[in-house]
Amino acid sequence: MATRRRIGAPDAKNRAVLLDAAERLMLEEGYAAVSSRRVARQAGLKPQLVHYYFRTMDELFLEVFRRRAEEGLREQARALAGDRPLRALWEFATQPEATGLTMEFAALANHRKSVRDEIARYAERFRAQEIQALTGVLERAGISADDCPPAAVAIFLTSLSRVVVMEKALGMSAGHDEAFAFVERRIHEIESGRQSVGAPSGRTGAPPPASG
Amino acid sequence: MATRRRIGAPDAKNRAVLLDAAERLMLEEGYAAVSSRRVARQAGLKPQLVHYYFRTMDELFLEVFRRRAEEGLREQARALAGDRPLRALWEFATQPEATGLTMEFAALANHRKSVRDEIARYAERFRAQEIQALTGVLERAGISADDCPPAAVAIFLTSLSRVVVMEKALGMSAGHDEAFAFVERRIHEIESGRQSVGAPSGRTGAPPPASG
DNA sequence: ACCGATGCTGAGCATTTGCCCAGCATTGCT
DNA sequence: AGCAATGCTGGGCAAATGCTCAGCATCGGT
Repeated sequence: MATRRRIGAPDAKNRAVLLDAAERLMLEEGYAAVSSRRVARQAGLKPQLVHYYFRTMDELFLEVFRRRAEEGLREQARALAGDRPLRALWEFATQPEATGLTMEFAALANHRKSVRDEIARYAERFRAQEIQALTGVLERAGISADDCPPAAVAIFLTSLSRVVVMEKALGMSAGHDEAFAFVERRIHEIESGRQSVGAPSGRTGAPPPASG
Repeated sequence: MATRRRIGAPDAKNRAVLLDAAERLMLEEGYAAVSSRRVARQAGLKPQLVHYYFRTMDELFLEVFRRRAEEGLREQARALAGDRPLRALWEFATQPEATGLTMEFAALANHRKSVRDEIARYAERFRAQEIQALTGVLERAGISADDCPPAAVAIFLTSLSRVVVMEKALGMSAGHDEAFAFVERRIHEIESGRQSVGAPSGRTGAPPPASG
């Protein structure tokens, strides 16, 4: 019962073309620009094809999201498995395209329950991966999880990159370089063996930490 | 010339009612829910009134934004003028309602140029205020601007709060408490006189800082 | 008593949207 | 040769949208 309508096969070529078109539209003009007609035009196909491959627009959005998310999870896992997980994670998080899309979906989630749930599910998987890797990294660097919980670090990294991407889209740039430099210095310190979470190496005239 | 259409006075009561309605809609259902009909229904007024007070929907959005932004600038200035500017700034930044609205506008900005420009202008004013205050705070705390630029701190604070608000809206919570605790500890350290940017006060069994 | 400004509204138009249906071609299987 | 599955499309409908216009009511000032 449910719906009798015939739906196209998941591996059909034009289905992927439509997904690509939707994704590009979303990035360049925001999710509100993603209508069946606009997507079709962008893809160079007829509008009905959208409904042939996707029961509803919600399903289109979900499919665009899932494709990226699955790929992202794999990519992140690969990054975290390397020998400089922190830096790799940072580079992964600062990809402007992926981050831009994520922000767009987050906004979409505000009024599409199905999208909200799916995003939340994947976001938790991403975060779990990060936390697991960060736990090891910080431990190895001798940083106590009490003082500096891996979960907090994960959130810092992703939030910084997200907001900077957002601000760049607005045409802003003030402070971006400074913030990035700060983070990158800290990453370098941690991964090159020098312990210290946020404390600058040179303390501006203050005596060096009484070590030993 | 331009437009002959008669527009209602800026101080008319129902104009404010419409702005309130639009704002509430935006927060609760996302900007896509803000149409002239929906706003009117939410306000308990007729749809044409929206067009009577606002030439275009863009203008409605801009007006909603400006109202909040102006009020926000004043509020932030007040907060930064107190004797615990850092903490006050943090509390200001973590107001969920205001932050939620900001995120929504940021998404809107993606396909409404007029909104984008206005947001950018105000965002820069906010940031300038923050940087100015933070410069003093960090200086007084003996933290070098080279190691830890005020602009970077400003971005950290706002980005964290923004993303946490966003995630909360998705129903997520993992790591939020840890991240907040981390920030709040650092704020406390700085404003209670104990210098140190990111280094945990208790270094995991290390002796307290040699004061004196 | 008059007039202009102001608040408001009924009616409507052109456009866009999501989605559906019936049906045509082609392809691959038997 | 026959048949089912699959890709695709012309045509369409009901709903929502932004925005306009002409006009009615009220009210403060003169």
